[in-house]
Amino acid sequence: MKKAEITKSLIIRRAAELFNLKGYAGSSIADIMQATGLKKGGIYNHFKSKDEIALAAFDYAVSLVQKRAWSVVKTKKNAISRLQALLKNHLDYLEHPPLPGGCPIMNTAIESDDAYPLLRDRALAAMQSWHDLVVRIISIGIEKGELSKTVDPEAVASFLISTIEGSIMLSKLYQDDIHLRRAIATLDNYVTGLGS
Amino acid sequence: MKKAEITKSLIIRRAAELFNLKGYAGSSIADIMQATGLKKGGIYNHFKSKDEIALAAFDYAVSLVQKRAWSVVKTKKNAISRLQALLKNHLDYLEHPPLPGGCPIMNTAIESDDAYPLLRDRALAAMQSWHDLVVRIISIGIEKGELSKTVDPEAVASFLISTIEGSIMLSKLYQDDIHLRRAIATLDNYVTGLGS
DNA sequence: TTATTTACAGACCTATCGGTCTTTTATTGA
DNA sequence: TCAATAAAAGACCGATAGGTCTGTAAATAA
Repeated sequence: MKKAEITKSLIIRRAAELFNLKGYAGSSIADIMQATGLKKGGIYNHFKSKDEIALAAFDYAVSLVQKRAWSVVKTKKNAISRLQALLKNHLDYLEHPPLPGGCPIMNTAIESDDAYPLLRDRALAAMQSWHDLVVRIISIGIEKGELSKTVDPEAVASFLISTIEGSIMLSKLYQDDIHLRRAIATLDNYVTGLGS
Repeated sequence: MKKAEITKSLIIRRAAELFNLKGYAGSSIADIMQATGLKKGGIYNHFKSKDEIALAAFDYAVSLVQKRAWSVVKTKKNAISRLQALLKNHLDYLEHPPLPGGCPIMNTAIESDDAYPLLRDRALAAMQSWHDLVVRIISIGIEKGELSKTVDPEAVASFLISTIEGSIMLSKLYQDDIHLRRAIATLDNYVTGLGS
């Protein structure tokens, strides 16, 4: 690995953390300089603008989240346990968060939706990819007869994601895991009910 | 109403809209000047700092939301229809939003939780007040025998709010009401089930 | 080991940031 | 109607924003 790649990767990782904690508008180049130990020249040698850093950092943050979701799903063989594995994964986040500051997709969605179109598009794509994963799991489950035919994959995916994201927001605000734990418990029960 | 009150109220209303769309860090005094038609002196005649405007604007935004929640709940007499009225209220938001940019409590919670302690405290208090309302409705419902004794008021409130907020976020990101509509439909059905 | 390329430091730029202060204009109570 | 008072304008402030550029030091390929 060349020096350039190492440094660029450092900037991306530190910026991702910073942006996830303080937002894009709330983080300055000076903040990134401090977090990386680099000076302005060192940063702008790798990126053309703050926007470019933001996009790279978001893509990196999403990759962290997606990698773990994928790795957790593929260890299970039927729809219900796959969905439950996804739920449990969010409980694991409490002790080993992919990056501090909560879900980067939600954080970016909230900040960007009325103000930063480029970031919004990225957040939308990331959310869609998560949504698709859940829809696929459910659809395959229905085909295999593991889930009831009356289940609407799109609706269930939308419902699961809404509840998870909302409860992450609550737990962060209250600084209390209980909201996420309760949501996951309720959803786990709900998912079990999709079988009959 | 004196001139001062009129102007101060204008600043608060415009700032609330601005902050809800672009965030606190993303909105400048210059933005507020443009939105109100006032110059710097006219704004700082009523507020000591941008922070003070932010707090006043947030309190105003919350008051809009709370007023409607209250007015909707008090028209109903039993727990289930009160909860359903709260759910339906969020569908009405689609056509008549209290202010543009989605739920101000969630938006502020996401932006402030790791960065602006004063705002975070306000967001937490507002969320708690919403949570309390739901808990109270459920507790009274249980006492009156309208809801099953096995219902955990705290858990249900947390679950309802999580799903609503999460689905608002999704609908804003996708620019598609369907996520909120589905969430409300699912929750409406869920609430009905609390009776038995 | 050396020549060349590349990464980084750091001075510098303009625009904008939040905020202050004095002056002018408008409102208000007598 | 006219003083007294309060509201708003707008020039001004230092600090910081994002971004550029040149000189220097370090990494790299020969």
